[in-house]
Amino acid sequence: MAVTIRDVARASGVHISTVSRTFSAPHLVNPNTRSRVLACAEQLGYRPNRAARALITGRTFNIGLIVADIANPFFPPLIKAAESQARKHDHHIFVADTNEDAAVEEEVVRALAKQVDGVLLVSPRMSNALIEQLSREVPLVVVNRQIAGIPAVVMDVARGARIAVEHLTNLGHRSVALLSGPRGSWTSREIRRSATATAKAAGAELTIIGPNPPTEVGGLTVAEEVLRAGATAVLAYNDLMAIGLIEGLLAAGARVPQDVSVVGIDDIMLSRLTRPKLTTVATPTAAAGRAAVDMLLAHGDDRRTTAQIHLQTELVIRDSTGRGPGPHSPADPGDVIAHGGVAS
Amino acid sequence: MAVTIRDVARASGVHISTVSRTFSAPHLVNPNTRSRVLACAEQLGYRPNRAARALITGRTFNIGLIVADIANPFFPPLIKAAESQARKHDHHIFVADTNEDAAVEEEVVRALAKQVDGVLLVSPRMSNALIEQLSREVPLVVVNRQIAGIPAVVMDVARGARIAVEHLTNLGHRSVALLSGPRGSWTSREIRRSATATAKAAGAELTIIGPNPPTEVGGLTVAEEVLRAGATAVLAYNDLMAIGLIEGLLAAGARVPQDVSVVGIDDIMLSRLTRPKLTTVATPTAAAGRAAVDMLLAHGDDRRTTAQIHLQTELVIRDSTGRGPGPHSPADPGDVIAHGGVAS
DNA sequence: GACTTGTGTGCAACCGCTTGCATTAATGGC
DNA sequence: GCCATTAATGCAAGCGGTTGCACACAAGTC
Repeated sequence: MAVTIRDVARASGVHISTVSRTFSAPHLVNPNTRSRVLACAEQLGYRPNRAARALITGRTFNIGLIVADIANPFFPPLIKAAESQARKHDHHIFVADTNEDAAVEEEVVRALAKQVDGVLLVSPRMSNALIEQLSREVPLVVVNRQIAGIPAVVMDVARGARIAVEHLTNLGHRSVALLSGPRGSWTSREIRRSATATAKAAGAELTIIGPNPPTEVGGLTVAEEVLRAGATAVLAYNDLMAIGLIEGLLAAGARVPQDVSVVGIDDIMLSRLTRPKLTTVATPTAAAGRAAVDMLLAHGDDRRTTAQIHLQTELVIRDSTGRGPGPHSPADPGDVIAHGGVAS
Repeated sequence: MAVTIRDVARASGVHISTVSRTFSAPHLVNPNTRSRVLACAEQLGYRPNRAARALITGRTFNIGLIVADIANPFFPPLIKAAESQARKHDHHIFVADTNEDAAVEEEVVRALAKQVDGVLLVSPRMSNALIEQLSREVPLVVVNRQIAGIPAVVMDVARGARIAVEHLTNLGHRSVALLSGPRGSWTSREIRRSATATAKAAGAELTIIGPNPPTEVGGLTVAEEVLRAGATAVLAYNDLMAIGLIEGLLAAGARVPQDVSVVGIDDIMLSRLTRPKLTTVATPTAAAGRAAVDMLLAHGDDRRTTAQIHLQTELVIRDSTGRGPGPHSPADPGDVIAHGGVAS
């Protein structure tokens, strides 16, 4: 029923190998023949079957993209950028959602391995060891995780967390809470490490609350705990939690930012639209998606790059942070960039 | 390098056809042989190559999912549900983003056709004729579009628009604006048709503004026009536009809902979190994703269903709608369901 | 004991395509 | 005009599986 290379060969009076070459090695076929074949192919609506081709060449022109939660607003811009970049290179992309489950991650990578040229693992929850092993079975690029020898795209959240905490301590906050993210998250560990060091350097107290699910509910449910801890400022693992936390704080009668300042991480679209608008550490999600795809595809040529790309983060100051009880440092850190309104 | 059926055959001392049957027709092979083969397969880490299998069986165990814009918050819950449902049936899913471009839709369907068992076309912008034609080339299920003979999952936005407009006229609004959606959107036409009829029946004036891009900016940029038209209430094609519109109205000095009431459609996650919280018509996005996948897979058995599933919508009244200048109808329509706070 | 009836396995063709090699025709060098 | 190149095409094997058919063997049936 579907039109195959044989139909085209018959129609144009050449051998199937000539048709094949017309598409995959056009310079090997006589221009006249080529145009005749192309005309027939066009007329019959022939399209090479990629799966069949892949069987021989080993190149599928597919990419796997594995994320923890498609519905988490952090991921869609990354997925969109990756898909767009992949299609620019004539690749299609499988998307899988693991529901934050490391076991599902492993299963999906293995299930996809044969039908893709490589897999993008975004914010994986697996162990490093397992990632290393999988990376031997299929080309892998990891986003938001740093493992020696594994190609990666990482956003500099350590710096982001540092600047965020400095912003808070400069505002006079002496007791800061950190809402950590899900267990297994490298990003969460980085944030924690950096925030701890920064708070210590500034002589502020840091209370760590978590791990928490990286969702609105995850933030909402710890509002009481934040208040109980006496924190006047909070850095959340991501914007969704920050927004949930703010909801919880408001519900509990606390004002934001007058009583408690809140900083998120990611700068998802939502964060511009809540009230108060969220101060947050912007991560270059779309750029990460593009870069990861590019690495994966470059990969193919000179097998096994081990390069790691670092992307910068920046603090976006909006309305959810304000003065704390302590002395206020006159100058905010220099790397702060403020902007508001609708994204350009 | 990768382990094939031949490796397993060699290791377990049987012919490859026996290994094949062990996986695809286990009842045909002797239990002893079977367990021996399975043991070898397990030990070697063998996984059948789906692409190779598909070459013969014609079943790929893949599904294509084509959406207009992954970053539009309307789609992620649908994608997530579809992916989850697909994986439940051991299928993987290709996701493609068309950027609202009908030409890209066509191209992607064709490109994907050979590597999938079917395609889910969500909110397509193509012409009916083209969809019908594509549907002859690959099993298709359409979401948010009604075409005779094409299996579909549609949300009852006509009813949603009716109830929304009734809600507004009951509140005393006599001049309502409708922000229509992108050209080519069936949903937008349905909303328009229904809103027009409902406004007419209620003796209210309906000004149609658009078509507009279905984004925040799309709503933001027409705020002036809405005010100029003298409308005291607005129904927007989707929540994103409604939210953008509210931003624009506030920026222009109008109060929401005191001066202008705004209703959205979709009930995306965002809509609970903006200020004012958005009154909107909730569409069952996740259910649509699941249903569409189920239809597509059922499809495979008895070729070519032409069933169409209708999903109900409901009005969620929040804070963006209020009294208009006209007489206020005491009772709100009965099918109104109000809820707020965090989704359960 | 010859005859049917299953059961379990092997054989080989084939799915749609690529590719190394052989073949043929055209080209150029001298 | 002959030989060495080069260009264009055909041939056939094979990618990793599936599947109709043939075959061998064991277990009834009478």
